[in-house]
Amino acid sequence: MNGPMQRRTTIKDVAEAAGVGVATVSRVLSGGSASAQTRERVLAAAARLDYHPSALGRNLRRQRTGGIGLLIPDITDAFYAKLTDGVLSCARSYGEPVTVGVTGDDPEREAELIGALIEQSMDRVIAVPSRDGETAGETWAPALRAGLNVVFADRRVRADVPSVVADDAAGVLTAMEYLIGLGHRKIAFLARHGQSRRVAAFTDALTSLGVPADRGLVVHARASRDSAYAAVAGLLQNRPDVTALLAGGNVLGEAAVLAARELDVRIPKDVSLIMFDDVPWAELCSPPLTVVARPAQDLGYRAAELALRQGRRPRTVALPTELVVRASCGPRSR
Amino acid sequence: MNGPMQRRTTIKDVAEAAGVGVATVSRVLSGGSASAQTRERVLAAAARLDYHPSALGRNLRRQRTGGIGLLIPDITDAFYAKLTDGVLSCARSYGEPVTVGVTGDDPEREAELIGALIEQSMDRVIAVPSRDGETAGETWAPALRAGLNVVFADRRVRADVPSVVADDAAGVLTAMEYLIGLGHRKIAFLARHGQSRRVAAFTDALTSLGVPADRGLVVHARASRDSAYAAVAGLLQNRPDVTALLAGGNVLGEAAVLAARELDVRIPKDVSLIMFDDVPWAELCSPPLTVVARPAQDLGYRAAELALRQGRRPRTVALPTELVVRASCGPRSR
DNA sequence: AACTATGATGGAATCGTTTCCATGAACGGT
DNA sequence: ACCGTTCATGGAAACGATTCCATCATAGTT
Repeated sequence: MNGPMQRRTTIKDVAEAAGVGVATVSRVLSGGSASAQTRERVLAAAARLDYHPSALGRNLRRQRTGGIGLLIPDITDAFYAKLTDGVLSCARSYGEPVTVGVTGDDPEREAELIGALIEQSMDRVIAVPSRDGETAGETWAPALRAGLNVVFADRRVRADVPSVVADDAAGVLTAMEYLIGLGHRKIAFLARHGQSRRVAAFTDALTSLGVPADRGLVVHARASRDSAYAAVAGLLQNRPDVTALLAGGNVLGEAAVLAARELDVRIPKDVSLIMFDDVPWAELCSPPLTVVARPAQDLGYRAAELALRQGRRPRTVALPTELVVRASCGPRSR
Repeated sequence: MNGPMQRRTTIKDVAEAAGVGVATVSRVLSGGSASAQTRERVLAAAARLDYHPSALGRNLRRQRTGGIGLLIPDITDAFYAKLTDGVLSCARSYGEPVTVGVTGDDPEREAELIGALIEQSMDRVIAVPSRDGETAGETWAPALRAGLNVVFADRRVRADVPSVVADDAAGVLTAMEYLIGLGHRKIAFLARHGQSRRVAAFTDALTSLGVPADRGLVVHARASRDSAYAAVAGLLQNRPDVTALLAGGNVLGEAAVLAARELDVRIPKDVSLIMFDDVPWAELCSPPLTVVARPAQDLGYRAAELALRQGRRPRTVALPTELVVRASCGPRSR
């Protein structure tokens, strides 16, 4: 019904119109050598016919799809949205399209998506691998075998894959210094499953600062809002002795604020709260939240850079975090 | 250094291994007819060689790239992030990859991205077109000419393109009914540039409810946080007579809360505030914000459905909004 | 028993591009 | 004037899949 669907104009049409061979057209269009006269004729013909080269043909010949695959746990999470923004902005400056997939932190879905990427002959992937490494070996083996250029972001789960991460340990340490300086001793850490590295940093920081670590004060939750809320509420009810909380992500932090409000625990009067990730609402919250800011956008940008630059060797870069002090922490009161 | 980069296994390898022709392999793998015996042999060979068909080859032959292009103004905006999530979730159930681009609400960047999509031979696009239509004609003409299957989301700027939008007018009307019921008369609307449809709905709602519309009470801002803040602050300082605000998006709402706090205007005591879009932080805010919730995720899902179903005709679907009353509105006090 | 209908099968063309290679012209040096 | 070098140029071969078409065998019909 759409009228005679016109055939796409191909390089052959241009060659014919310009009276040259297809090879010459290809050369001119991709900056090869040609006489000024032919170059002009070809360019004119291409413009006249509104010719756009087909990425399909090119990629098939070149044996690679340009473009970047991006795998993240949850696009709805402000942190990953920002990271995605960083990747997109870098990719744009290289003119590379980005294909996004959400894994939901599920290794199985992750594996599926990797398969799809390979099928698409994508040759560059940036991923926030699901969990902290337990299954990463097998999950990512096919991708590496297929010759994909993989860069991990936010988490580092294999030594042989370059990674761009935030310096979580330093962030945790600063936060602990701050809380301990305020007199807190019973500090709990709300962790997402798989944040083993951060948990380790937490206990290390505490012991290095002379505070005995209490294993019961590390509680785990899945990435969902429900799970986070349940974990926080449980902690708050079971351990009235905790006076400070470190939330390992903005979803956890959100849950903490909500649960505290529900249980009539006041922040910062009853418990102090520090949250990972500086999201817009941290400032709008009541009280405004003190946060460990990670450079989400930069993380994505640098990862994309690493993926796009080809002459790089497996190196992992760690970006600094920053403690943004607002009003959710106070001196110990009980 | 990576060892001898193994050549990808092709359909030819499988054919050879199974002792059949390539045509047969293709047929078996795409569900065509074949004898049980050959089918088994081919499948076994494919599995043994770990064969994955190349999307490149297939697409070139089929003259189309599967997959969906998604163009949104800003992935960092919680509303668009959710919409994106909806698109991804629908696409996943069809096994289609999604390529995301951000336009920044800039028609020029939009046009660039459309060009890239065409070059990729994408045949399905979901887009939140930049602005409200002024330039949409020319911007989208090449895409339609190239035979792309375009679906607009969130905004409807061309009658010949199916669109999935929220019923903004109804949302605005309900909000106005609520505010006027609380006694407010001087109500301002903070609009993003290009929300002409919503502005019209705003004035219509006011007049239909018997309140004279004041053109000075509609202020415009660009999509950025800075611009939004400036617009709100200006309004609050110039028009101390306004007693209620309707913010046309979550970025505007954020700016409103921030500016009000800065200028010592208390919500809801001094001015009432209703914001478009129910974002997680609306509940965490102080006070919790009353919002016009649009079904962001559904919008994306339905748009993707429309784009993927082929036997559809240009129709636009409008999804209902919901007024979620929290604590940011009170009776008129001055 | 001959002939047709049916179904499985493989060869080859095709999609649009890049790139290798051969060809021929122009040019400069001896 | 001859030869070697350089350079522009076009033909043709990939790349990996799908699909048309011809071929052949087998089963079914008269």
